[in-house]
Amino acid sequence: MPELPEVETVRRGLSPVMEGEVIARAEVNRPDLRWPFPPDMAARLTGQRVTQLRRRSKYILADLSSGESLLVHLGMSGRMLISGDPLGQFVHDHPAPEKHDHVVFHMGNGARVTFNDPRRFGAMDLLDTASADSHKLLSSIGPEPLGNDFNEDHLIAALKGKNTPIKSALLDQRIVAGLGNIYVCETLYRAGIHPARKAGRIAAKRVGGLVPIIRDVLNEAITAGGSTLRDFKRADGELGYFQHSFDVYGREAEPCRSEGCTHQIARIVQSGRSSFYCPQCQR
DNA sequence: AAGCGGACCTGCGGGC
DNA sequence: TGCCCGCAGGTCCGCT
Repeated sequence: MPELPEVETVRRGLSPVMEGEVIARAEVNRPDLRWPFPPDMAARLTGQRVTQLRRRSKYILADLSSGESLLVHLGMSGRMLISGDPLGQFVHDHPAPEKHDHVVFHMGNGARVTFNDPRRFGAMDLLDTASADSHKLLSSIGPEPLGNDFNEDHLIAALKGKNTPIKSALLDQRIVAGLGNIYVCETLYRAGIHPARKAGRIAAKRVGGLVPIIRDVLNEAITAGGSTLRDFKRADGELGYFQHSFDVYGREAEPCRSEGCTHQIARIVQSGRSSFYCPQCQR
């Protein structure tokens, strides 16, 4: 589920439950996710106030009053589920413990935030807030696609001379942060670029044209997730994700939606991952 | 040195 | 019903 729009949706969903609130107790039910948890994680979380919830790429950062920040990645299957809301503001959609509830944050306001991740590709770590950017997992990540540092000049320079398919290049988090398989497919469809095209051999003007398309695709997806959040039903972005209709992702053999196009969406595998595209509209 | 495949995990749906 | 296969929203690591 979690590419940038879903992670942003999660962040926004958690914000009213966690920001400004104290973590009264951190329930850590196993020693690791993708990697071992940092030493004494539960103790270092206990009693800390969450001063701010931020997002960098697909990571959520919870700044704590101790001067540390909790870094969270949802991997492929991670969710953040809210329950136990004392104000009746949120729907109790996760009332009982379930399989793969690896970490539960018991907040001072009575709410519980449960990190559930069947595949355990997710991650958590603690780092000094002041030097968060130099953390190993964050230090080589490229510009935020919705920020000013991501622009035509940057993308043209980053793709120049690249011998890799444009699909792989846009998935490369060092070039631009936050894109994943779904939104790269959707971006290339809108841009009319075949996913197998070598990144360095696409005209600069077309590369530049990817910038506003990427922004649009991500902003639309965030908006779709946001409509879910207004109901405060859940904080995993899932409803927003499934409500969102994709033009190509997951639509193999279905008709292309471009005006006048009679072709079907095709699927190829690139570096082990599915790429969906229209063979007529994307060259 | 860039670029590729493998590895890490569990769950689900389809075919036999 | 059960088993086996392929597939899944990520990304680090180690090998050419």
